[in-house]
Amino acid sequence: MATAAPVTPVDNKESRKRKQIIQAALRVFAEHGLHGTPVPPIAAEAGVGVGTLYRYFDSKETLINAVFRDSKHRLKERLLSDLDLLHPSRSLFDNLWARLTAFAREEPDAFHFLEMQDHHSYLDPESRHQEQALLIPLGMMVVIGQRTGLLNDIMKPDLAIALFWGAFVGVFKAERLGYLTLDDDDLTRARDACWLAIANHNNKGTQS
Amino acid sequence: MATAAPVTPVDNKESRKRKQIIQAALRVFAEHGLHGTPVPPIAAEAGVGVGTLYRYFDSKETLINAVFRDSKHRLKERLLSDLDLLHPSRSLFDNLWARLTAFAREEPDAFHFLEMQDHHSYLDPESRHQEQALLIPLGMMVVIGQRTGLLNDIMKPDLAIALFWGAFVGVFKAERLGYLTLDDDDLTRARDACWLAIANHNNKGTQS
DNA sequence: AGTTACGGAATGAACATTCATTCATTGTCT
DNA sequence: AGACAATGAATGAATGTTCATTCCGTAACT
Repeated sequence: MATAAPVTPVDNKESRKRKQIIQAALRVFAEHGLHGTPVPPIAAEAGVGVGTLYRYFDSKETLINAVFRDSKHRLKERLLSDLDLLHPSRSLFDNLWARLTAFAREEPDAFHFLEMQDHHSYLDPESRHQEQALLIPLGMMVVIGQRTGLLNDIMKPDLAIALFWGAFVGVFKAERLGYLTLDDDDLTRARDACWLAIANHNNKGTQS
Repeated sequence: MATAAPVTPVDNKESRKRKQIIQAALRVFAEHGLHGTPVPPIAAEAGVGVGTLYRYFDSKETLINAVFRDSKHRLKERLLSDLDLLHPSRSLFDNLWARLTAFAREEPDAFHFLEMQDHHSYLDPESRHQEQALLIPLGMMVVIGQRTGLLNDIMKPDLAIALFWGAFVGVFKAERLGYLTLDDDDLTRARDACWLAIANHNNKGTQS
């Protein structure tokens, strides 16, 4: 028997309809905001009746938490799965950046939704806990990176993460709001600029 | 009677009450979000009746735009007034950073409000225009900085601004959400890290 | 037939906005 | 000056609308 996953992977009709509703809700939330979207349009987008939606979710708040957890989970999977965070390197950083951009590009609604501020008052403890599940491994990676001399240690790890994450979000937000268009080269350059901000520049032992 | 009309600051009773309502609205919006706050609590916070509020603002949307413009205006004043953007330098960058942190620290509600995403669907053309009034001078500064070899020119100006702005916002957002506490040293270090991201690290260039 | 899922009109709560009225200030008349 | 009228700012209960949620008739299964 494999190690028990926290959520049993059910693929019955019921859970498929749940997913269907969650994904529809994500689309509508991303477009109109949380308070801005009534429940009926969500049901319509999902192709179900309002009553049906309420069969699957107790309330709008429950639905919001489900959408949040689903998006956060997918982000975490995409970022961290099969990744050896314990041995930071420049290529690990590039890898993380590539995964982040892939997420922002392929699941723009989820990316946008996660960055919305107004869901914070809705989140239940479980959802808040999931927030940590992503941050803690990244924090560990930064600590190790600083200890090994890869990253500069002038900033405390949480600060370095906030700075980097903010920069990344800022770039995509600017694109979404139309202040900017991003091609692949732009993203590579932004990546390198971010690296400059957090890397250790007096490399021990190497000299150019 | 020759009344020397003070052109800029209108300081009659009416405009003072407008300001009073705008500031109260900013406080409540910053705490509960835009859709999350009914109009009556805003009136209560301002110490006026609901009807009075509607004497000064046609609608909630009008009020939101007024709050936005007021906050944006104050940010712009604080950032750009008496600043020679046409001659970028490291000390100009430090100066800008200091002004930004002062704004985030002294007017946290305004800073937070401006970063909320959900007002974007409310903003009228005039408010959107004001957005540009801040971005364009900054963009010009970056262009000059790149031409003079102070800043690296691998990123296009808009991208550099988005990256820097995002990093700054990310740091303060992390603090507001409790992921972080920031003392003055932290902010200085964050500033230096941001500088590394956008500065030109080759030898000083000359004009082309 | 019995059970479960579905849908969308119906319900009531919360909201933005209005409006009939009160209140305060200023001007006018004696 | 004092009494009175006129103006318009201020108010919050009343209004119509929008929303989250419920409920019940119908359809689809077993």
